[in-house]
Amino acid sequence: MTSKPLNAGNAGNAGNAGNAGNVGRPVGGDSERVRNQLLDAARQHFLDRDFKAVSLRQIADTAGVNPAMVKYYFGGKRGLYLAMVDSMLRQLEERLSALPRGAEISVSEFIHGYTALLAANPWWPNFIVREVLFGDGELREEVIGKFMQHIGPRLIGRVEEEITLGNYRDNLDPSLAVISLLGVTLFPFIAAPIIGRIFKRELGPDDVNELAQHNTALFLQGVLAGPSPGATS
Amino acid sequence: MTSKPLNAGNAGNAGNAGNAGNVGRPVGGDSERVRNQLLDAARQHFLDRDFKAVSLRQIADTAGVNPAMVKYYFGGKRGLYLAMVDSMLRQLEERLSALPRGAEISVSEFIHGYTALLAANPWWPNFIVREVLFGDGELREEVIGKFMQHIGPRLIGRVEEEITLGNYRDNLDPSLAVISLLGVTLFPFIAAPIIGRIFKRELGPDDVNELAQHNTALFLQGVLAGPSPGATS
DNA sequence: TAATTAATTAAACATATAATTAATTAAAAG
DNA sequence: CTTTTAATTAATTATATGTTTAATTAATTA
Repeated sequence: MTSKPLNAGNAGNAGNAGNAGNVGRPVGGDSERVRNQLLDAARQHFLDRDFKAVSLRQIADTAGVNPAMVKYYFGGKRGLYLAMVDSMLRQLEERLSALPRGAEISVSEFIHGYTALLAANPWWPNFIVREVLFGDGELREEVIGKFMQHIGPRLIGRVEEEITLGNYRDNLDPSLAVISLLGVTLFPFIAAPIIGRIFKRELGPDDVNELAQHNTALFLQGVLAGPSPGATS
Repeated sequence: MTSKPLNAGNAGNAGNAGNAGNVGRPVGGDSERVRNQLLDAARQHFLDRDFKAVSLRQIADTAGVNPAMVKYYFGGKRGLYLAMVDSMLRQLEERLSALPRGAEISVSEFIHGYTALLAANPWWPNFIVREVLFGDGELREEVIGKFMQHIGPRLIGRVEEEITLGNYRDNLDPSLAVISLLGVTLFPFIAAPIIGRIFKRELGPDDVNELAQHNTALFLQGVLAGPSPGATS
């Protein structure tokens, strides 16, 4: 510990947030509120920018608290991030378990449910794609585990069942079918930022139903004209 | 220009790359080679990590040159990145224009072509997704413009044509159909890192044909069993 | 009421990074 | 052959960031 001063003399305004100057324990102290403000701010920033692209100071600014509170409440930037991820995943799990499921629901209901869920939580595909594709590896594992262990196999089982029942072609590969199903369901939201630009189509909240209907029809009937059974028109 | 020294006295080893010590213009000077080495190294790093997550030192290390060469040849980190993006896009445009096209090719050929292209350049979907979803905005515009102005409308036109010809259902929404087509085609590669984990399926180079065939069949016929015209089995 | 603990800010610290500059050597031009 | 230009490295600069600490004030406890 030689402790030679390197950059002494700067300091000053490094993101004067919220109650600047009010040093010391605040009067109507609600520590839970500060914690949640930090979580909210973290959500806002992390959901559309990379972990490294977001600075503690930015989060603290948005939350209106001092950057040191991140250490105080979450141990550091990483801790805050993990806490945020956790709260997100728990929220999503709630929504997921509220969706209709079981053997009796139709693919249409399934697609409609997930499409509506995605439309209501547009952060989800973005976040998952970012975590899974560009994550450091640790969070990646966690996210994959928490999400896909349940959803993936359940979907595959469902498709296998339909094949056994004779409802789906028996030359259908169940896992590829599920990948396709996820593709048509997720991709519009993954690509949302550019869809409007390219396709002159916004996919706003009103179009969600139309999208779900389209996906259902495509998945079930494909695009071919002719004597396809069960036309929706 | 007060020029007060802040952190004088460190220096030392900050990524001693390649020909360390060899100061001055090298003897068999091939400046084009250095330029390309930098581009290659940039590609390697930027294609699987974020812009901010990659440091100039890392790139210079991989390239085996001094970090200052980045400034010399490309003006800075950003310049190198843009040059790399440009070379990538030009390479991809070549491959794209080499694909079969025109009025006479089938959807099957189309899907097979793009799937093979993606399989041969797995960096493409990753890169595009990252740029488009999480980019700063400037590169985003450029990428969208360069890619999608051509591909998107062309695909939509194709689908409209097929509807007019009576080959596709006339209740089909062309832009949604193209979004779906892109979804089934791109998503497996976007999700490649997790597909093996969840679906016990690797999507290696051998499975590409199978995937393309599956996508073609799904897009055309859907999954339903029964009297579907033109079964592939 | 006195002592301790909780919550908060401002400031300092350490480190990493992109950018720049100065020195240095080879090649090219005159 | 001399001068200028090109290419390269080492060192410096400036800045941004996550973390830590010290001071400060309110709440809690003894």
